Amino acid sequence: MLSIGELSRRTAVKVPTIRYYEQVGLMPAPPRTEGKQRRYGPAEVSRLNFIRHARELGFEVEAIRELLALNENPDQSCAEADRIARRHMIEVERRIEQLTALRTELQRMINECSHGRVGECRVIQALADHDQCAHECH
Amino acid sequence: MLSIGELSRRTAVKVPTIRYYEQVGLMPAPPRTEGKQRRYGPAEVSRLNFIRHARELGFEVEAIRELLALNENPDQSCAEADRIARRHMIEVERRIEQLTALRTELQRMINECSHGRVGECRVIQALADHDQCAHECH
DNA sequence: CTTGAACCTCTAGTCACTAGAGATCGTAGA
DNA sequence: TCTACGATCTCTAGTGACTAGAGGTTCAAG
Repeated sequence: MLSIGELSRRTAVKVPTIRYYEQVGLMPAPPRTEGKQRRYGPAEVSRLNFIRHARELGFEVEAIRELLALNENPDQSCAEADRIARRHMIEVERRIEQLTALRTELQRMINECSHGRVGECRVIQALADHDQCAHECH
Repeated sequence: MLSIGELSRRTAVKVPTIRYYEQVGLMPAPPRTEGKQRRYGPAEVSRLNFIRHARELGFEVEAIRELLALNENPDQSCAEADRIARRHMIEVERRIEQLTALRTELQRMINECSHGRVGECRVIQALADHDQCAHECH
């Protein structure tokens, strides 16, 4: 059984954040020792790792709640699982598209940077001039 | 001279957000009319567009402050602007990779669903087990 | 000169944490 | 077994980047 500190080390999620996740229902209330300290098993490590990654990917807590629910009863209702999975799939694809466009633009900015003075810096110009291109770009 | 509402329309930045930017020092305090209403010139339109675009690209306010400062003394080297952009791009690429993995997993779930049997749900594993790689990868 | 949309300031709320205070617990070493 | 001290506990408050609302004032069209 892991203390909250060990769980934190294994998942790279800070201790107060773990308690916060418990408070908002993303993590289950774990069993406690005599002295009220939390003790976790290996399932919680996976669950918390999942939450961390999902957060890094920009999913809201509410969306993560759904994904977790999906994971918990996979053969409960296929139709429901399918619906949630599809909805998130669309969201994920939308996000990949946006990020890919963003990467292209950042790449272009960096490539065109002449490594000279700020006066000619494409990174800054690209940001300032963007509304000219905005209509064609997006 | 533009009112705050007109500035808002021209930059697609909401009025309270413009006031917020003034409060945190991203936008300068503009001159006022007799009756204390803000009036802006064309320079503010550019500046605000710059801010908006940078925010859309995911730069933090602090990073934008740096970029604006760089822009203000254009004789300086643009290495710093380049560094900020590069740092940001690495993060964007990391996100794309993770989202792609998640998409694959969601796709697999949807496929299994459509064949009438919900297999084991591996949504959590798709993201949770990535930390094995995390140490070597990053 | 009136009227009503737009403006003003100020406070408080949102989300997802993060930090700190002050008290208690658990375990390694004497 | 006792003690020291790092880890844990709860609770409140602060953060960033806005967003919403109350209640009052200003500007400009009719």
